[in-house]
Amino acid sequence: MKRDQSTEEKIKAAAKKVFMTKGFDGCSVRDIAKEVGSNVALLNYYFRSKEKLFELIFEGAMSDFLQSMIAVFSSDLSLKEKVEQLIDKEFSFFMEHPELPMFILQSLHQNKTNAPMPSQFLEPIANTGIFEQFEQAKANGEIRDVSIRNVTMLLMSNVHYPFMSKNLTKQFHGISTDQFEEDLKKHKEIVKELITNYLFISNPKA
Amino acid sequence: MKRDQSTEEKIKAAAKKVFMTKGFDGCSVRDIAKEVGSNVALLNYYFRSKEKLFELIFEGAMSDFLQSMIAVFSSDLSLKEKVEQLIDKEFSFFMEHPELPMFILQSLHQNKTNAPMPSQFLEPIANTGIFEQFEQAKANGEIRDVSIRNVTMLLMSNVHYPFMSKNLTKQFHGISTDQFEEDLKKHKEIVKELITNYLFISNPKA
DNA sequence: CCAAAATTTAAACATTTGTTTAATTTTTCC
DNA sequence: GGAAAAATTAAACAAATGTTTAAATTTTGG
Repeated sequence: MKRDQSTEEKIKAAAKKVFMTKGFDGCSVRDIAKEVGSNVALLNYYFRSKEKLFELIFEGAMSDFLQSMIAVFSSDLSLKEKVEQLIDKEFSFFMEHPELPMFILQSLHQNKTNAPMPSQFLEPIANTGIFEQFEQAKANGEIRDVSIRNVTMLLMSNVHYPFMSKNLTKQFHGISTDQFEEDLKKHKEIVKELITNYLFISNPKA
Repeated sequence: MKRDQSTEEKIKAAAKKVFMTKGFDGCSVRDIAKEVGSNVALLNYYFRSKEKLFELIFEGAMSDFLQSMIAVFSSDLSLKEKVEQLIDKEFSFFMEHPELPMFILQSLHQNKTNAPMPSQFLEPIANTGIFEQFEQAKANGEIRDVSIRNVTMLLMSNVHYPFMSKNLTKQFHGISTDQFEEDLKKHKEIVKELITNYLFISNPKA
């Protein structure tokens, strides 16, 4: 019957680490087995195949990826506060999971995941009521007449890209990791100011 | 002696196409040979190895990647005009080479290129005098007191990311390719306004 | 036209790949 | 304690990988 639960978890953790850094095509199941300190048969014993294991890791990553958004959207803050909090939270989240944006985008780019993104991921976001809050603010004249898709693109661009471009940016400017992280902090503040200034109409007296 | 020059070029073109879409690890040399309509021995006859061929393609891509910047920076426009032109030119460039940002960042992310980015790439940019023009504008009080690294991060984020996130974005919003490209156009205009508004100090009468 | 050089091909190579088999060890539960 | 179940291992499998060899074809230049 049941034995040591942690073996399955150890494999998942190792697979996550290896897939995240090297990508699906960039690693072998033996790489993962070595990371576990075991052999390849055990991986397939628990997860049937490399592909199945990858899908599991990918879905977990996608879930993490969206979770920090949902947490912010679910609060009862004003739209402006939500935007500011989102940027803050996403930055500190990706500071701890810097590989995540590249992993997600790369996997989707090469269609490593057959399933179209399950509504399981999107629905929770819709359920926060953020879309309605956004349209309401637009109707109230609090924010610009811009589509939520464009706001999303702005936010994602400025929050995800810096973590994906670490190597390019460091080489481009010839800077250290420390300097890069300093720049990252500054970037966050700029983006916050930039986006709120753009989106929210200055109301000298609403 | 010399024969049909176009064979070597055909291989490079095929390799570029395959590497760009599937990545170094995601394809085999036989994939490339099939794209050429030939066999694997010919690839190594011309390029010695898969790695050597990849490095060649990568360097060409990096060169393309930076070329459109250099063209804009070399002109004798004002800084504001350069920023606006840069955004326009980069967008139309990536519209025709949408795989490029992902290819470059992915390759650098997984260190598929051993060489630290050769100064051959960066020097031409420095030689345009754009850095001096930027510092001059800052000294003149025309623009904010912000590092050029942060401006670069802003520009790159907003120009590169949308092309990298096509699949994520389409799935996220459940939109068609046509709608996505519409959003892209709008994004470009937003980014132009956003960045120039942020960077350039409004001078009612300079 | 013809020998030498360059190009192209098919086949073989040694490894590595993902997966499976079968045997062994460990755990479970009466 | 011991049989059944679960977990783990080593070994083998066929297929795919990057590269090389050697032979065949085509081009070159006198």
